[in-house]
Amino acid sequence: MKIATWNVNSIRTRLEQVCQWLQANPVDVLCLQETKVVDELFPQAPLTNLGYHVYISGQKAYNGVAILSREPVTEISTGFSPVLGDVGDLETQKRLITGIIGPNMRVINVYIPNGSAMGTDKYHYKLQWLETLHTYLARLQRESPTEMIICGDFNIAPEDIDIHDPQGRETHIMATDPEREALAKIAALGFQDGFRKFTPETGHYSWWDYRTGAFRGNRGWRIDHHYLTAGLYAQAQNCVIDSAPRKLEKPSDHAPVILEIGLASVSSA
Amino acid sequence: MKIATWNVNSIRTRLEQVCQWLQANPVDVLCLQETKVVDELFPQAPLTNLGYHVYISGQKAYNGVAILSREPVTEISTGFSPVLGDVGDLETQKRLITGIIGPNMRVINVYIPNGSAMGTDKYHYKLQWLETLHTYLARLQRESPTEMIICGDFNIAPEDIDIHDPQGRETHIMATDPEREALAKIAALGFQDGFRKFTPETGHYSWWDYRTGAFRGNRGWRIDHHYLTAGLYAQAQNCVIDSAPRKLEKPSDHAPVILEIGLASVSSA
DNA sequence: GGGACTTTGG
DNA sequence: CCAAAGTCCC
Repeated sequence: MKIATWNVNSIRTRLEQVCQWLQANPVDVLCLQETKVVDELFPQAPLTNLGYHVYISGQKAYNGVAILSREPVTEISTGFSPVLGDVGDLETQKRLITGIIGPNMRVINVYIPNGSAMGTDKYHYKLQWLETLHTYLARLQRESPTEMIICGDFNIAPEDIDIHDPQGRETHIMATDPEREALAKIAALGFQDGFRKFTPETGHYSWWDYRTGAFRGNRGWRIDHHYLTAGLYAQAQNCVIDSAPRKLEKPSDHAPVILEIGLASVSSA
Repeated sequence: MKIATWNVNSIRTRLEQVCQWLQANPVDVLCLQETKVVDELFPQAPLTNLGYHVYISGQKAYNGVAILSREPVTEISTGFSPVLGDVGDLETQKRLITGIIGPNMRVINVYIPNGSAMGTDKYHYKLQWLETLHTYLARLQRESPTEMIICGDFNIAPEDIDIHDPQGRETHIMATDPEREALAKIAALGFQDGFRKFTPETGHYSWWDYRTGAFRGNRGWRIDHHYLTAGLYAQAQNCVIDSAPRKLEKPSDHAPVILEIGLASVSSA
């Protein structure tokens, strides 16, 4: 089965591109980030017409995540609070949606905060959010052990090879040591980067700044990931970034990333 | 020769539609209103590439007029002041551009103020602008008698048959008696409505509100006109409103209006 | 309803 | 460079 992740930078603006991409790439699951729309205004019909169940957690103007799935998703929940209880202002931004696909696979779709710049309030919010995600995942693993896949826009380049130019990365958002350490701590719970199972070299990116022709020059960052528990990682068949949508008129600044797992279908898992 | 007028509601947003329209309708002259852009940012090249000389008078965000002409236009001037001297704040809004085409035809392209609503400051500004236009035209006629064509967005429906529903027109902007009287006073200088030479009946409009499906129901207003001096009026061959562009995606709220004069070409006039 | 503007966020 | 919000104008 194929599970994709794509930060679409507004589902309403990108709806046609998403529909056309799904017709050309009929993945089993597509996790969306930055839908930027309240649930009442999310354009569900065009996606259900393509054969997808639609699960959403959105807000006005910012953030917002969604899971599209050919098979129904069970035990859908949003945010940290269903597992952790009150998490204060971490719950006002819609950045996490999760559910169970098939008998034994939890998909967790995240839009990790950007963080703006080192030392800012947003930076500390990002680190706090990552620490809370760690606690959330540890609790989930303890309470209901299943295979898990965390996918989405992490806003973190895990290694220097994930950046076109790692010069000055120590102070650059998405590549500072505290961010990488927070991600490594999450991975230490038992998650591995699906893309790096197949592709060791640099030059593969999932996000290119809109400015200064970054895409044209392939000056990008690999910040959209699939992190897999051991059982799923072992079954992963391949993982590719599809940069074709980034070449269209009015593209998202992110490209979709598709992971294939060696399961004939969800129900046969 | 064909002379068209079109309020494009932003030339930058409508550039592709204007270019495609000109390729399908290679008029000799196209007068544009509501270009909404300062002269430095006006997209001239695509229009010169189509064979037009481009003459512009624009400002940021609001108003702005332009003349496109296959033949060079001479004696280009903008605003009232070249004829009337200081007119105070009537000159800050870019609403008039004029020039001579061929040996003896002055084209005056106007974007008459909308006026907002009766009794407002904008309403009085509109009436003052119309009175000034009257003075301007009278002076022009006295100083250099040529045939003239005034075309553009007048923001006035001259008669009840120019409104889909004239109920309550006495208090509705674009149809109040003071506006019509100001226009009639201008016409009394010796101008006639080109469209009405050929089409006496109601149901023909050049503007439809974006809201409430006005175009779908043909609930429109005829407010874009060609006013011609007697010699040109006598030679007018036909005058039509092309509602096709109003049906496109992201249209202007106005349709172009094309007047044909029985001159083989400008230079043979 | 649509466009341009400014601010906020990326 | 883009997207959305809020404001003005038509």
